[in-house]
Amino acid sequence: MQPHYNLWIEIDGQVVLSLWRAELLRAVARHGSISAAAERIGIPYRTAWQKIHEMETRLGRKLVETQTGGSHGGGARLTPTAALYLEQFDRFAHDLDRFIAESFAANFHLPD
Amino acid sequence: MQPHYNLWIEIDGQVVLSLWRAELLRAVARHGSISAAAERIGIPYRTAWQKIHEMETRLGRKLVETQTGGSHGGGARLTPTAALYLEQFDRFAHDLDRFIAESFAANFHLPD
DNA sequence: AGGCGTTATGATCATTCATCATAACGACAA
DNA sequence: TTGTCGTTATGATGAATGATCATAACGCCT
Repeated sequence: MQPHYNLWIEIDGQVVLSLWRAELLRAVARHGSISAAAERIGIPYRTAWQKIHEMETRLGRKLVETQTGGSHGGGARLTPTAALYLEQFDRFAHDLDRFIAESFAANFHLPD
Repeated sequence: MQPHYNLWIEIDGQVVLSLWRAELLRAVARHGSISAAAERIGIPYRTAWQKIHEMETRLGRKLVETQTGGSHGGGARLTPTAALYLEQFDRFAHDLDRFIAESFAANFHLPD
C-alpha cells in the first residue's frame, strides 16, 4: 500500500511538462539521441518523438536540437531553454517526493 | 501556466484510491445514491458503479452499502471503513495542495 | 557509390474508457 | 393485488486515445 503521484504543468489546459516527459528529456540529454533515449526508457521511437514534438508546439519553443545524417546518423541535444526547464522541474519534483512520503506516513493509517 | 497533480494509492500495482475516486465517494455520501452522485459529477452511472466495484474488489472491503428497490428505488451510503479512508485521504490531499502551490511559486520561474 | 544509424512522418492496430441499453428489486399507491 | 417509479446491477457496443509497425530522407564515412 503505497502513495503514488503525478505532477505536470499545463498551458491552456494542455500538458507541456510532466514527470514522465522530464525523464524523457533527461534521457535525450544523457544519450545524445532521441532513439537511444526511447530505447532506454522502453518506448518506441515514434512515441518519444511525438511527445517531444507535442511539448515544443504547445510551448512554442524548441526544446531539442536535432540533426539528421552524419557519421553516427545524427543525434539530438537539449536547447538551453529545455535544460533550464528540466532543472527547475526536477527540483520541484524532488521536494514533492519528500513531502509526500512524510505526509503519507503522518496522515494515513489504515483501519486494521 | 499552472501546476497540476494527481495523487493515488496502489496495492500490488493497482489503484485503490485517487483524487477522483475520493470525490466520487464523497458525492455518494452526500447524495445517498450512486446514480445521483454520478449525475452530479457528470459521468454515466455505469462508470461510477464500475469504479466503486473496482475499488472494493481490489481492497477486499465493502465501501458502499447499497439497497435496491424501496420507496425511493434504493440508495447507497458509505461504510464506516470508506468514511475513514476518505477522511484521511482528504486531509492528505489538502496538505499536498497547499505544498504544491507554495513549492511551484518558489522553484519555478520561466525563462523569459 | 553504397552502407549505416539517425530524424521525421504516414498508417494501422490494440486497448482502454465512456456510453447506451436492459433486467431485477422492493416500497408505496391505487 | 397490481402497476409505477427510481434505484442497483450488468451486458454490449462505440469512440478515442495511445502504442506499434513501416517507410522516406538525410549526411558522413569507408
